[in-house]
Amino acid sequence: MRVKQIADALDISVDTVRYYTRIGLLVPNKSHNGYKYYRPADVTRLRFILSARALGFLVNDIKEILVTSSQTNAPCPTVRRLIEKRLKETEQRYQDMHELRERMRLATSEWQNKPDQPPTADTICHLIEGFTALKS
Amino acid sequence: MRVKQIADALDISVDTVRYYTRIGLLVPNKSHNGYKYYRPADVTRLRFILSARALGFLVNDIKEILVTSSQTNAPCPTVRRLIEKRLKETEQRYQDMHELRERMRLATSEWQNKPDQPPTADTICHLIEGFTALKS
DNA sequence: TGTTGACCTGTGAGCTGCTCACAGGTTTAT
DNA sequence: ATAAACCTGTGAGCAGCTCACAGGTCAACA
Repeated sequence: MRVKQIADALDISVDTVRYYTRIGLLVPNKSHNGYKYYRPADVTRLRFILSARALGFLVNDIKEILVTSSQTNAPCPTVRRLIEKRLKETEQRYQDMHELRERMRLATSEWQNKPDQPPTADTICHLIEGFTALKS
Repeated sequence: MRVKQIADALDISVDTVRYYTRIGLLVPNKSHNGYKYYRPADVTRLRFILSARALGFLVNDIKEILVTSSQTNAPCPTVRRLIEKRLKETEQRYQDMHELRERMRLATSEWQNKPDQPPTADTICHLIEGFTALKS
């Protein structure tokens, strides 16, 4: 299979396949004309990569898991350790995002009652600079 | 003020100040020795940048707002338009993050009862590949 | 056999928003 | 004068793709 075929088969872009190939997650054969050819084992591998990404693993995590796995060791301890780490980070970012969303919602609602105003000597935009929730 | 002074004053890193300077958000004076000197107006400007960032505006948005503002126009319409856009994106990412968090939590709980297993010919990690929520 | 045109290829650069490494300049204390 | 502490700007690096682009391939048709 060439890049377009494997990309279509797993419903991702050729650029993503090429990216994974470029960083060594996928190692296709090279033919005489320089084209890269992907075998069934590469499809399995790519499917695994996509599953892991969907579970929040970083590309580097996946690399680590694949290396462990290729040494015939059970990659499970690594997987368990990594997902715990990524879950914590995700919780944090989720929380941050929640707070950002609240700030943005509050701002838009607060700004509904405020008029437009041209900038002054020490104010660039009175909406942003006057937003109450940012005042410490 | 030199970069460290302004960075300390607003409690951010010198690298962040340098970044904003590099992309043209801040335009300090240059002295004979090549050092950049920030004036009070730059402090106001930087404070504005930080407020806008905290409200989810992209650096490019801020650039646009600053340009509008410097033309003595009220930047408010631009600001209102942009925050609506960014809020929508944030809602989406928030939602995505929520789903990711759920998947990750489900996976970790499901994996508690599963043993480690070495890889097989067509399985890299049975935990990930066997995770039920990923099965379409 | 030749050739047009659609489609496919790999490589390199670009994106966001910083952060880090580093070689060298400046300042302060002695 | 000099040594150490501190500061400087520039360039590169990070994640995870995505895009631009010049050129290669191949089936259909003349």
